[in-house]
Amino acid sequence: MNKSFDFAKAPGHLVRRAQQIAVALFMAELAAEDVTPVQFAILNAVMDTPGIDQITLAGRVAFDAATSGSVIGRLETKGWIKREAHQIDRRRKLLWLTPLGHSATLQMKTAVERVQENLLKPLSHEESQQLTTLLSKLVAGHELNAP
Amino acid sequence: MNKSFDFAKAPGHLVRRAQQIAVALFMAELAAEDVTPVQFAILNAVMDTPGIDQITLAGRVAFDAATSGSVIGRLETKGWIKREAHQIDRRRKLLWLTPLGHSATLQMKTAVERVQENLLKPLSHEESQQLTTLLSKLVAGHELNAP
DNA sequence: CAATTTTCGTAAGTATACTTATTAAATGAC
DNA sequence: GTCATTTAATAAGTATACTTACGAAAATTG
Repeated sequence: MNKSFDFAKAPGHLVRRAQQIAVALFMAELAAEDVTPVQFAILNAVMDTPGIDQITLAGRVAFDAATSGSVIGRLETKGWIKREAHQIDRRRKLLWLTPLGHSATLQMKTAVERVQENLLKPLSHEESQQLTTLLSKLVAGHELNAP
Repeated sequence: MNKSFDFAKAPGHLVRRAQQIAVALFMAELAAEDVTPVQFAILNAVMDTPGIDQITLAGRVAFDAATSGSVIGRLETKGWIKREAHQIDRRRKLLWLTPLGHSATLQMKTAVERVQENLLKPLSHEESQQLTTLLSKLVAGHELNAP
């Protein structure tokens, strides 16, 4: 036997499944808000750093400029985010939450924390901390090699 | 402080980053083969179970029928997979590797194993096993609730 | 066995996520 | 100070990944 690669036990597959589950939990918990995990990540980052530019933000939430640009476009359409050109460097677009976006993001926060808890529900408290530590170490290790 | 949700430490974010890294490593390692992680998962499953139908396969690699259908379509275009209607149940399409697909998949296997090793490289052997165990438990725990 | 329901696959639409190319604007070299 | 390079953002193209809707075929039920 063992003719084929045992995908079910491969870390790559497990990570994909875990991500899939995390997104599903998120969408279920925040169905009322009509927001995606990535959109929330951006809203959260802009709330944390008002006036952040798109490139810095893309690095913060870890995806490429093209993707973040289109996501931000959708958030702008929803009226949650405002884009303004930087006064001096006119290439840059700076981002702010609108009042609507601000209150919407605040509402989401509690639900997102609930999602994180639900995701880890199959694990004990100790196991949850272990997993978080191991994932952090894994991600950090790769970020050094390819920043 | 703590005005915004600490996304960097949230398991949901870590899982997304880990998946992102896994895909990037895969694409780099298998650039020559022109194949994606999901495409390999399907090729692997079909090699494991020749004549599998699309729905069963979708469950095996864990994504919905619509996605698997389009991925299989691309694999068919590449000449790696053959689709044939089931003799009795004509709704079903059964899948086989072509000779070309078979040899291509065999070639990929070694590279994919290398990807799994690279992904875990920031962790010790013991930590790697811990992570795999924890992810398996997490995924299995959620699969029970939503099969 | 006819009518309803279920199941398999596809199609259409939205949202990531990446690559490469392009435009516009700033920076550096000289 | 002009030219080349770099950088910010967008555009275009490919590939997941999901939802809902639909057609065709099977299974169930009365």
